[in-house]
Amino acid sequence: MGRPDRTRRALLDAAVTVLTKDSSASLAEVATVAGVGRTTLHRYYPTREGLIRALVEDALDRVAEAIASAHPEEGPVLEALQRVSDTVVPLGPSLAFLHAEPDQYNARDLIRRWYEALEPVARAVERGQTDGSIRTDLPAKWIVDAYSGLILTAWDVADEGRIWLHDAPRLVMTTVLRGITAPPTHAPPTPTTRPEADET
Amino acid sequence: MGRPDRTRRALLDAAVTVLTKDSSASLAEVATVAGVGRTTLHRYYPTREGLIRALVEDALDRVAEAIASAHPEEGPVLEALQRVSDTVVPLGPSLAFLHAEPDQYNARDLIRRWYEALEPVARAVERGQTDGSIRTDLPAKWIVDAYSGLILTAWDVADEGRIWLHDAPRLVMTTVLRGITAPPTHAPPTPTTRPEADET
DNA sequence: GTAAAATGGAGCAGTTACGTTCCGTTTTGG
DNA sequence: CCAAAACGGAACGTAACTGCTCCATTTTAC
Repeated sequence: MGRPDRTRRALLDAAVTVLTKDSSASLAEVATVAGVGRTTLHRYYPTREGLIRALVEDALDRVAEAIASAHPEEGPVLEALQRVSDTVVPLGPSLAFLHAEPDQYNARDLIRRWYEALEPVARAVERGQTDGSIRTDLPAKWIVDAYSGLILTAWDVADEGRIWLHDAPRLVMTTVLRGITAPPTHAPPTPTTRPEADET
Repeated sequence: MGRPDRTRRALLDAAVTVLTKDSSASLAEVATVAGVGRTTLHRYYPTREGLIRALVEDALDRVAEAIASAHPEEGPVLEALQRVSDTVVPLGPSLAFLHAEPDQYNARDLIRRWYEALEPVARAVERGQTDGSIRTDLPAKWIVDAYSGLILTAWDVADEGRIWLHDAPRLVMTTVLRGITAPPTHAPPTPTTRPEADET
């Protein structure tokens, strides 16, 4: 990797950081954060729109690659989803950028490609609904949306310092797998809502 | 209410619509969408920052009012949370705006007030953890974040047309209450063979 | 109906960022 | 070590937006 590659990498990293915080930040600020002259930035990405597009490409690549590396098509579905959480949560900034930017440029196309990247997760969920490990009274699409949304929320909350990033994947998985309802104490196999102790 | 009130209302509504879609949209566009001259906009909100502040106030008021009207402090906690979903989901645009804007102006203060508005929900969750209806191995704060995040996600997904807004509260509640794991032993909702759902 | 209030259009100065060019300096690669 | 590549600073024109003023017109309230 020559210098050009490192410069390009620095620019993309700085851009995702800066533009996620303030999507209307100036390119001068991006260049400064990247430790690079504004001239150089323009040499790599002549227009602002070009930079944004490159950023979207890069973020989508990262997400797709992280998901692939978790091999969501292998093993028990619930464990597969756990692996996906572990690898995707750290991508927080790129995720946040993808989520925040949709309406700036060619929204439709971006949304489509986002769901393409999530396609392996969707297949895992459908597999889970087929083999009985995932409930079937929720649409698979919704499950994927809720799951990916929760991952983003978790990173966001960690970024605000309300939880530790280290705990995020576990919290996500507990929440998404079992929900927030307290488990039944023991024997009774009734999965319905348990009777509440009346108050006041 | 006289004309000024309706003009102010139209401006706030247009602003939340336009600025949620593109947070760097021009004030001219906001005025146009509001069906109002740019001069009038400036008469009501002399500076862009003033408009944003008013928008934040308005959105926070709406959220707080919606939560209050659901009376989260009354009755069984899980039902209370259901009521909150029902009233808060339709606030989508205001929610999205609050969620997207945090880093533009006085972020700290905005985040603080956001959680103030959610305080009644936090108390309901804590009440649920006390009376045994909500699991205690998840921090109450995280539950509130996950719950509110899921509401926002649901509105977002509905806005993209992937689910019906009408279904959103139910999907949110099923997901957040019970998670996506299939219930252990019960009447099969689908005629497929179902192996034992492994626990933990 | 009339006076006050509200509105909207036109125009203008100030600011900011973008995109570009030119050129001297630093770094890389052979 | 030297040529080529990469970089950074300065400067400039352009475009867009903001905030503001003036003034004619419409709407409201009494």
